Amino acid sequence: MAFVDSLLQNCHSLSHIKQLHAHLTTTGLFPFHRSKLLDRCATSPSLSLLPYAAFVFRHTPSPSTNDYNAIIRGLALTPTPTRALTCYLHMSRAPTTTTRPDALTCSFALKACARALALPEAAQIHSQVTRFGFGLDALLQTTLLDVYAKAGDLDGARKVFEEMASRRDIASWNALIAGLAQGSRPSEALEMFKRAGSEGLRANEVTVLGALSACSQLGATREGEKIWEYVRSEGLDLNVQVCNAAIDMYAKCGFVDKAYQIFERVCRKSLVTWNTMIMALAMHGDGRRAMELFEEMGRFGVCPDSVSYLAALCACNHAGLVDEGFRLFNSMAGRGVSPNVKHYGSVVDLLGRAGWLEDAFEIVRSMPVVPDVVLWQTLLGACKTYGNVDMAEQVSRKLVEMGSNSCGDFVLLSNVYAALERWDDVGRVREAMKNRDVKKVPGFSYTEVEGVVHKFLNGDQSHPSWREIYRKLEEVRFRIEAYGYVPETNYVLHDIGQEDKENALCYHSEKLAVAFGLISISEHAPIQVIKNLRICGDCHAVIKLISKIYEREIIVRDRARFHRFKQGSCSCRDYW
DNA sequence: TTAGGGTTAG
Repeated sequence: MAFVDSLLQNCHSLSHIKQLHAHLTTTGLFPFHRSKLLDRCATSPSLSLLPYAAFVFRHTPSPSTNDYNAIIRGLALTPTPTRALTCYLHMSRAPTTTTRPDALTCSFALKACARALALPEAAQIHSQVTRFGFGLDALLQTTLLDVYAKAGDLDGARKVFEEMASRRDIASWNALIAGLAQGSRPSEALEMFKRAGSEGLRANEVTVLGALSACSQLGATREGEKIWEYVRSEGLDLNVQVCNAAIDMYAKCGFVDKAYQIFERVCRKSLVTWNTMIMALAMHGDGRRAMELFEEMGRFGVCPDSVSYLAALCACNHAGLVDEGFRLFNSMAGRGVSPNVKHYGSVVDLLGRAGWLEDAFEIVRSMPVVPDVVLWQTLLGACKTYGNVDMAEQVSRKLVEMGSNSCGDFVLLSNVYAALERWDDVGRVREAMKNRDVKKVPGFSYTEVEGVVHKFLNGDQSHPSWREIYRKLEEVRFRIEAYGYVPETNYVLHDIGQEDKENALCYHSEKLAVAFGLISISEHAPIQVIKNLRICGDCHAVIKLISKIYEREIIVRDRARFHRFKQGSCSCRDYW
């Protein structure tokens, strides 16, 4: 038996497998080893042996549970994981004494659901799991939790987790923490991480990965640092993935130098290590160093992938390295990486921002990939910056055709008209907004004060100190007006104010967060803010003035990059 | 014989 197992492990090609299969058949041993052979083929690294497994399976008169398991497991790994579910369905519909789903079958089928994001199917298997009596299987429950989280039902995941009660172990916690972090509920992820600690669980590398990722998203510097200290004390920094997450965390919390220190110390840098660091430099506007690193990775024998190119393009974008970025983009295909919609989006942004609108549009027209909504929105943004009405109208029509119904698109078009004082057209756009049910992505900002993350929405009055915050903003306004500040009303629709007070310029979430920082963070410490959208022009102008008048360093991370305001100017040099 | 949790992205 052991001999056959070791032979199987050493089969790396179809001819090896066929030889072994023939040998087992002639010696009459095949029925005893069939499932193992199927499993080996079905889960072969490149999946090149899966068709052979499927062929053998089809010619098996009455396949056993283990035979099914091997096939379902293999199919779940393919680009079309729903085929695993078809197979599972076939099996569970006609159960016999030798062929009935066991806990492993369910586990593999659930994996397929996770990869296919098939929530209803997962729920169905969940009820079968209970019916089959596997409700107490901790491994299977963790798989279930994980599927719910990955397929987008985080409440379902939490429910499974709570029901597991005493059977939870570190993997169950990890699945939930990672699920929450990846599902854009980073505060909850951090809460669970802390709860795990208070319940005496010892975090391992997977736990800290999820927690670090949550800190990155929240800009939770203090919590992130605590986790990094823990990582070092436990020797978890030998794990490259943990280091990558820490690099990302420090960079996204504003400490790019600290991120670089960790990067330098990672002995076996992976592709992701390089990509994360290049993206970190890009976010901080250090295009030169990002490009140097991009060149350097090649010399270290690491071949740039599509994410590396995206990071490098992004770096050129934020640093205004237009020629360099365009050259890089044009060199991609020749180096074996074909640009995807994100690369096109990035280069359109690069050209558009620099004012090369026609060239940007030409790229969109001729690109072999279907442009998505984000790409058109990027172009519309450039039209607004350079006041190109004709192109803005064309692009807006495109967006409407694509079913985009976002408030931002209408506002941009309206601003193009407003800049040219075409008030009739402004009114027309506003009318169109009223007639449609336009969707607004709510803007919010985070700021961490003494280890506590505070969240503000636009026009928010739910914070315990909101009255003080608003008073502070009034004071700010008074002081900056003395410096000649005039609100950039260009960024809002003119008299939408009546019905839409909360969106008024002066109470944008980043302003609230900065004002809160002014009243609650000691005088010489910098104020750090994280915003989910791009910072608006008015906020940018106001925060520059605050940094001068109040002699404060203010660091704002917006959706795309960092803005470091100091003595009246910003690290982005007003190019963003 | 084979199970569960994992970092980067306009």
